[in-house]
Amino acid sequence: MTGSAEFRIKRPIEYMRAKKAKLKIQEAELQRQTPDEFPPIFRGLTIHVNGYTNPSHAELRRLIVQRDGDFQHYLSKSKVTNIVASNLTYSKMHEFRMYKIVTPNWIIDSVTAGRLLPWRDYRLYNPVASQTHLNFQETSRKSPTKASHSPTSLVKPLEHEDVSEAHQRTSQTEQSVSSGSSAGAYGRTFTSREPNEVLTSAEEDQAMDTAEPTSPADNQPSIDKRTRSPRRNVDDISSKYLFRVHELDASGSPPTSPRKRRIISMSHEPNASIVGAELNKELLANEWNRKNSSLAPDFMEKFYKQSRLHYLSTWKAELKAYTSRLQQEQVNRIQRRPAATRRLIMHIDLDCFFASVGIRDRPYLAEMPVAVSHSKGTDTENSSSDVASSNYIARKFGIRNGMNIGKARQLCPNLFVIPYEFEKYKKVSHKFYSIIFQYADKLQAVSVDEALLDISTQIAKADCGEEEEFATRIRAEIKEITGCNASVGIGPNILVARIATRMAKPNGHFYCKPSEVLDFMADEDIEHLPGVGWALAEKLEAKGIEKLVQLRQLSKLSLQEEFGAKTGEMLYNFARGIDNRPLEVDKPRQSWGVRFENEEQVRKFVTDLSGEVSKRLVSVESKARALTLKIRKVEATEAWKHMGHGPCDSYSKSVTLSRLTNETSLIAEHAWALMKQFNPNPNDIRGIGIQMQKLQPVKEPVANYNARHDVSSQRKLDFFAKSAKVTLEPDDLETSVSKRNDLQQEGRAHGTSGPTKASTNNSETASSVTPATETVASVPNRRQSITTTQTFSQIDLPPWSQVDPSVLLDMPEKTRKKILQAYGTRQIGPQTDHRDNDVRTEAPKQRQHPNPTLRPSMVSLPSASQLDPQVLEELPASVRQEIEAAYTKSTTGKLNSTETSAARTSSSVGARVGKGHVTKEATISLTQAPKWNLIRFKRQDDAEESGTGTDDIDPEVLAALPEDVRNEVLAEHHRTKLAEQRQMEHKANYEALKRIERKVNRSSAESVRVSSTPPSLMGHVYIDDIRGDLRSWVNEFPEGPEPEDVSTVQNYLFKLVTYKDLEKASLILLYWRALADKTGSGDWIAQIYGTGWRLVQ
DNA sequence: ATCCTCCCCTAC
DNA sequence: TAAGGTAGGGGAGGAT
Ligand SMILES: Nc1ccn([C@H]2C[C@H](O)[C@@H](COP(=O)(O)OP(=O)(O)OP(=O)(O)O)O2)c(=O)n1
Ligand SMILES: [Mg+2]
Repeated sequence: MTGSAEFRIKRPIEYMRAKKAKLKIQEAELQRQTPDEFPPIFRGLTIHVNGYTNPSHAELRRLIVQRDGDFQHYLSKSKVTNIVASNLTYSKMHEFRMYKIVTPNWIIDSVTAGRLLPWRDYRLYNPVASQTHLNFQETSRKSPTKASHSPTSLVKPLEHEDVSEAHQRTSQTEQSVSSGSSAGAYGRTFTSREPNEVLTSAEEDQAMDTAEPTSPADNQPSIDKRTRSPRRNVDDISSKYLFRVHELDASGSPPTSPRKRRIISMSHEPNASIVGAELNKELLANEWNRKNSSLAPDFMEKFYKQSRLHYLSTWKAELKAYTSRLQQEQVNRIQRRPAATRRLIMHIDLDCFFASVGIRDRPYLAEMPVAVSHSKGTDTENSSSDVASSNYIARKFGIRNGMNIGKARQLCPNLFVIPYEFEKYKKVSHKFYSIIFQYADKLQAVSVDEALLDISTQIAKADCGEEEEFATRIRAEIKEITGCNASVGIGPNILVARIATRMAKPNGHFYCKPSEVLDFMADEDIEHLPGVGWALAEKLEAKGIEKLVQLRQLSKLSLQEEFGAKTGEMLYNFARGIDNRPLEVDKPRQSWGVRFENEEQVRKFVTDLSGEVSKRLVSVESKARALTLKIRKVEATEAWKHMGHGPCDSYSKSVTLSRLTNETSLIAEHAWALMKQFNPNPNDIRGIGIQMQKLQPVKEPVANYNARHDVSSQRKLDFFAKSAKVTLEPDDLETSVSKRNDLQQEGRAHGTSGPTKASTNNSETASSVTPATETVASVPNRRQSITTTQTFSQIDLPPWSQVDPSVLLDMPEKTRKKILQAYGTRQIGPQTDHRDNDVRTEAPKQRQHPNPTLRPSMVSLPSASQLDPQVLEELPASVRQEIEAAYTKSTTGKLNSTETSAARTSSSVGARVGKGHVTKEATISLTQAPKWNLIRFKRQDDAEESGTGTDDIDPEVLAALPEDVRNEVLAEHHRTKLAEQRQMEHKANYEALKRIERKVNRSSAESVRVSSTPPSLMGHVYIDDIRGDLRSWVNEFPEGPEPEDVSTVQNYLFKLVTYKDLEKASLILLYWRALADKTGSGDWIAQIYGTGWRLVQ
């Protein structure tokens, strides 16, 4: 479960070796008092360190620089002679293939030896094909230090693997490494007392006695640094997971490394693979069995239930939704406030939140060093559990949030560890928010215990002490209500406010006047700047910059050159206390993802995962249009032979879905398709992750809290309002149409138009643009839409694409016409123009023509799920209605009210309001699909299970329903429960948009390919794409297909069968049958069906 | 010129 | 025991 999106694999680590090496170096250095005395062994070399390394990145840099080596943070632009890495991803491996890649041991051993050792002896990856052996040899050759680890070596011969130990944080490593002499590396000795036990209510009393801070912070400095450094990088994590697993598998033998196993993944160890593929496989197999059989499902659930980070993330999302909603409701109130004469931002953060809540209910711990963690940390050596939060007393010992509990215990043997109490945190948080809400003009939820408030109008007289009073009042109230201390920072912008809070803690407040900003920030460490983490700080430090004052010396240009345009400017401005970022009050979520492990029945796993993903999407009330599958697997033998690559790597593939979805089946289908593209040997799979992107809220996210939604009426109002104004994206329609006709190339052309527009948007602007009041609820959505629109120069509302067709249907003809006209008037994108006009006017009516295929007759057929929304969209209203009506009947039964639709409704299309990404989103939105999609997809699902069945929901019926109801129905249909009503409005808009958009997309992409090529079928792996292809095919050749095409399709089916993807084959057949039934086009379709059926059989 | 994809980084 | 999740900003470099 790496936090990051990566799946790199790590290798086992050899603690001892690393530790010894480090100690040895330190020793050597001690002897040379002066830097000058370091032998210039690296002179003339330009070295770049990549990724996690055992001696830390910083440490290596020091060693290199001290010995006259040139240390380069960047590979490009410099004449790097050597790259030091413990592990490299496949892509990096490839990228670095022309360099001399060595392990950190090269540096260490050279330093230890006092001379430059031959780099070839320290290659990270052996270029030779038969690596296994070579590696072994290499290992043996390695420095004495290594030899010491012998036991491990058998399994993990590669030196670099050892190094991988580095994956752990340095700090952790140390602990775990030295059982007896902990922290020896730093020269500290820890008294080993009996660690305090975890305090549970029962034990608490006793614990008290023990509690006395031990050695305070002498060592903090060094430790501190290390602790911070961290970045649990991908490597780190993966190594843990992967390895652990491995060890477990090896069962009989004790784990080589002390680490614990966080095994989430099913990975195997890379080393094992190195040693012998067979051994590796065996291990893997065991692993699989264990995991597959039962663990997976349960495991994940439990895992999440105890994952603090998962909670934090979840809560944050909820709070965002919650605060967004509340603020929308308060728009009026805010507007009434006096005009602000200056911008005043307040940052408020509860002190040591988790610890605070725990201590609140355990008063006797008030004066003790306390930490919140799953583990007591008794086993200092092995416990890798994290300290989520520690109180300020504990911090005096050098303990920090996120620190390994084992290390924390070393720092403070008498540390009191209390368990997590997630429910309490949530309650406190809610209280906290309800309080601060009252003092804010605007509020941005930052975290469960942290928020940014715009208090510009809350203080009448500036700089007269009112700011402090204000802070005091709020803090007192929070203390009273929640029992927790809060610290407050106030300043002219977010940056200053945050830093002020830093200074204010614990339990204090600080107001920084605008005039004092420069001085106030001058001495701040660069790493305290929000956005500056380990990596940036390292680079800056390498340039000799540690304080903001120093940062101010650099020109904006040079900063941008080195760190990129945005980052460079950010650094430049932040160094000066300048921060123009607006509070993000209602930014809708843009993506959503889940991560997990899986296995041999990769398929099943993928399916399960898809279900989970789907669930989450639903819960977020969003749908996604893009899917990324990441897998971690053992590198193919061949691959590494050629590449000299390591044993394993991570890969990812993404797909842009033809429409938005949150359906399990669809997700699974795509994920599986991607998986097949990788065609991994099940045994090689170490992990699988599925991430959905390009989300579009179906509607608005609902907060768990007490969210109440508005009235349905609103939506309607909104809708209308929008429609009236709308800009629309007739383009889409047209585009799609055109594409269809073309059928030839397209790929994703329309996306383009969309994006461009989007890029322009600004959330703020958008919001401001939003016209009326009624809209309030929908604000977010509007924004997005607006944004999009703006770009185009349009207006407020929903882009045409957002218009819900069903809504249109609902309206009286007159109204509908009006709206359509409105749309028609505006034009937008280049492509669109003409069409727009057409569309509006005729949109409904003439569309169909372009594509003969599209004709109603044709369309009508297949199950609703099969209907292509795009097609429908393009049809004239009358036709569409007919079609829909036809479906209605069948579907109706299924429709229930509720779930799905709501979700979809959501919102705003793309979401990111302020960024460059917006563009994408916009694009995305264009692409997406609406209810129809859902239905359709759903259908697919259904189809899978029951067959063609299909029509759960009749579009027509839906159309006839009031928006709310309709939405609800859809929602329910889907299963998830999402939504709330107010979103309906949004939903309606969005859905409409999506439908249209997606249609457009689809048509272009799918249709085109159908006829195009044999491989085309193959080119399309996803069931929906294939269906689209088939549909198009049928439509295009009512009289009969080209023999060539027929064979192509058969071929495809055959391959599916061969591939054992009977499921898909069946689905395709079912779809085909449906096409045949409804189309009535000719026998040929039926014939093919028969052939295919036999084949599959 | 922009895109988009694949990362990397940061934050809690 | 232990649960190293997850959203979003951003950059590099290839595709268009
Ligand atoms: N690495 C981390 C950082 C934070 N948290 C959790 C526990 C914290 O209590 C909560 C809030 O994070 P803060 O950064 O605000 O830290 P604290 O509130 O604990 O301390 P303070 O704000 O006083 O610095 O998030 C966590 O689990 N792991
Ligand atoms: Mg806090």
